[in-house]
Amino acid sequence: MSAPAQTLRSDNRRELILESAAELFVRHGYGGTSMRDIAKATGMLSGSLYYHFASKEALLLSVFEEGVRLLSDAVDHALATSPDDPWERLQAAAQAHLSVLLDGSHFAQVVVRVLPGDAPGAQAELIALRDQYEARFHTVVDALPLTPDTDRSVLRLMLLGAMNHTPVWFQPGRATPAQLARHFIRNLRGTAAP
Amino acid sequence: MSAPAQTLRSDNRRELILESAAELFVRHGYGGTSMRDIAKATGMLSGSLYYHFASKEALLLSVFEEGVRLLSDAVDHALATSPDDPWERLQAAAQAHLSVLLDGSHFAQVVVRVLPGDAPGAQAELIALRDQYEARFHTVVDALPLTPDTDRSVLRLMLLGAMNHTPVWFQPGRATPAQLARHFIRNLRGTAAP
DNA sequence: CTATTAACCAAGCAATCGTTTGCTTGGGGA
DNA sequence: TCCCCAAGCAAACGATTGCTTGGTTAATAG
Repeated sequence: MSAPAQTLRSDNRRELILESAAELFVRHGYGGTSMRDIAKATGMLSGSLYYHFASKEALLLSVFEEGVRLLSDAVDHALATSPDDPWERLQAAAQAHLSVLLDGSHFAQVVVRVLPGDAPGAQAELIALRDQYEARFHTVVDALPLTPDTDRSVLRLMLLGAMNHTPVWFQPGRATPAQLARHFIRNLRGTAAP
Repeated sequence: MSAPAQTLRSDNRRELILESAAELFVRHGYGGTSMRDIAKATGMLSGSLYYHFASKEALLLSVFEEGVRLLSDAVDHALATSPDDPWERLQAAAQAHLSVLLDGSHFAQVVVRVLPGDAPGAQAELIALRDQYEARFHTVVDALPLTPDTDRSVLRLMLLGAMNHTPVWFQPGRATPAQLARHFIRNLRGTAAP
């Protein structure tokens, strides 16, 4: 028989490190967070982290991968269960993105907050992960019925920029991520008074 | 008689430090840039920087202030020489913002790239500077003729987020900052095909 | 010519950084 | 019972960090 309990507890420990690191990376940035800070938040000594992760950059990469995974799964699921209307599909994707980004989990915020240039050794991997995720919005925006003079790349990057900026000003008490997604999409379809 | 030449040369030296620091802060982040990096880029030794700036955070604050000053002056001038149409005024402000942000000068990019949380000692001042600048967009967005169900705060934060994200993907060869500003505003007025 | 001062260098401070090492511990399999 | 191995502790490594200090240089003022 296998011993899943033991394996589970070890995974929990590893995940606790990831969560602590994600929260600190979001709050103080990558360069502003030390391995000792992460260790203290996890309740261990700094050297013990290296049993689970080979380096600080490897730890960042794991946090980043978890963030991208959360975002990708949410958007994929939203698109799979979404109707055919192109604008509704974009709104569903935006809502999934904003929900993951703003509802507690710090992993997704690391993807948005930490720029690849902060960790030169992992720069290429970070960029690849981000691009691989954002490709989903490329597809959805391409399906939009737009006036011919509308630049779809600009529209896509505009929406991504607006969404990725929300952690700076979002306050849990006010609008929900879903309401924000509706506002964002409606604003892109047209806000001028008749 | 005074000696303006001497004062000027010293100011040039101080400005050279500021420029080097701004470029490094943008490329590697605040925590990823050391005083020795800045000194080497300026052609001095690290200790010499402290003749001009009291601390690393004071240096960041000066860079930040210069960035806010450049952005504020550009937007103020654009609004002062802009017609009365509210949407055209917003586009003029956006164009000024994007031009300063994307045309070479690294000071403005520091304002967007370095988050207040990166420098805990200067956090309050950085937030105050950013808010003081962004108040201009509050005024211009308030003057917009919008459908009653449009949230003006969301619209403003959406535009700011989209603009502040441009340094991540902007490439000098393609669209100009002015063209981007036109696209952004047009997208906010309505992009759906009839 | 002397005195002053702005501007910088050379060297080093204590503290902290990411990382490595050798050792302990507790629980499961043979 | 013996052993093993995951998991982490305790301590330290050299390097780098932000910053300080005392002296040097070049130019200006009187």
